[in-house]
Amino acid sequence: MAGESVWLRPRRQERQTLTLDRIVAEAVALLDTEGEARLTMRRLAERLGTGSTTLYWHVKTKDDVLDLALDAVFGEVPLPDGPSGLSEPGGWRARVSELAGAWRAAMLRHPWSTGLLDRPMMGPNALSRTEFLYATLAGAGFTGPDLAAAAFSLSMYVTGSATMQTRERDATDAAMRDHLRARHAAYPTLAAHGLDHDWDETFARGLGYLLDGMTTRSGR
Amino acid sequence: MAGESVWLRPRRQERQTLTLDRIVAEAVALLDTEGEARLTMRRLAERLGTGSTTLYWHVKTKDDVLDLALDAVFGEVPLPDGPSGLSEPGGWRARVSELAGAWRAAMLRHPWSTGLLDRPMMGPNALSRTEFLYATLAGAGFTGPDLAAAAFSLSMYVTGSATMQTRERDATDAAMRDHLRARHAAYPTLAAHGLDHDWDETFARGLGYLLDGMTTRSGR
DNA sequence: GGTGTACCGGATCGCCGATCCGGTACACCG
DNA sequence: CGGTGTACCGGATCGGCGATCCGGTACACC
Repeated sequence: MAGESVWLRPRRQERQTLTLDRIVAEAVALLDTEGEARLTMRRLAERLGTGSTTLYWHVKTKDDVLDLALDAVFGEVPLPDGPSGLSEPGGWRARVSELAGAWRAAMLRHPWSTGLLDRPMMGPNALSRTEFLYATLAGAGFTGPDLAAAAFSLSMYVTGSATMQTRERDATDAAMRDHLRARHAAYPTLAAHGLDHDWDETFARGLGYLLDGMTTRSGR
Repeated sequence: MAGESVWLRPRRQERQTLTLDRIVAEAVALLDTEGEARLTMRRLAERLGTGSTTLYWHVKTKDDVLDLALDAVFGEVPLPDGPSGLSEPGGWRARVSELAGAWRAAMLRHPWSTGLLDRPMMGPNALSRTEFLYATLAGAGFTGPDLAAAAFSLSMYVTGSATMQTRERDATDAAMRDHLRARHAAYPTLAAHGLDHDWDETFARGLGYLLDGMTTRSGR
């Protein structure tokens, strides 16, 4: 675009230093619009108006960028009020459900996040959500092995659910349905019942199973 | 580029020494010993005593290799006996537990598999295990939304659990524990209770929660 | 005016996935 | 037995990648 005049162009931000936060934010935006495969250090640098090598001043490897981007997603998950209060009995269930729902929603907003789940979730945002979960469940009466099992079950459920839903959306639905229907002899039950269901409802119902089972053991 | 996956394409005739099965088996071995990052078409070809370009006769892209390798892992999961029989009430619970345990074990034997979970699990081995799950749950009395929720909950639980355990093992335990303990002020409950637990027991206990909650709804 | 330090980027290295295109072995037909 | 098609193989190559080397530049502070 040579014809563009200076006056119509936003003035180039002088002295706008490249910060880690800007890099991460742009990485998230790039992942959102183009997906994980298209995230390269060169492309990311280009979007930031800089050279690719410059990024390595702020970051050691590309994996750092991915780790930070993943934790940024977790940062979008609001923490419910009253984390560990013993307010009314059963209040823990509402708070846990709220966290699980918000957590799932954040991951679905950034589908690439499910592909990054194999790697330690040790960022501050991930840890503080996990801490909230532990604290809430501990306040509900879970202790020892029950506490660990309850917390992990919920995490597994949320992340596993987001992964499955994302995956299904990626598979071009039509092709998959045709494929399944064409093999309904080999997979009769699956072909008959596995295709049409509402993800939101399935998630909520399964979460209900899990929480029901946990309630029996919690005592409160 | 996206549309069709390996499963939808007719399998190419193979008669010579290099077969698709050999490629997949070698890919699994390579992934087991060196991890996903080290799986390269060149390296894989070298292990097979051939040139890298030859692989592309049997396979369209590298993703095909990964899809096939993942399905090979699922093929290691034995199907419990009597998939859909209505034998004794509650028998479905034992069969579902058995499948879940074997499924988890297979994924833990091949830790790289958890990193491939974001992609359609449409291979024959994955589908037949899912079919078994659906059939068993349908035989237990689940229908409609309850069937979908029960089946998905269990899948999410198994895959999510394998992912979390694998991830934790990758993170050099010592570093992670130090990191958490150093921040016990920010994450008190997590630092106090989140470190020491037996994965097998945590898995079994959480699965118990889920199955308990499901039992209430199943009627049998 | 000098100097240290925080930041930037052109050039380059080794490796990757993928493709082009010319080969080779062998079944099958005349 | 000789020809021919088809299934299979791989050297050379292309564009792109993550990462590093090392020489620059702007600015705070003395």
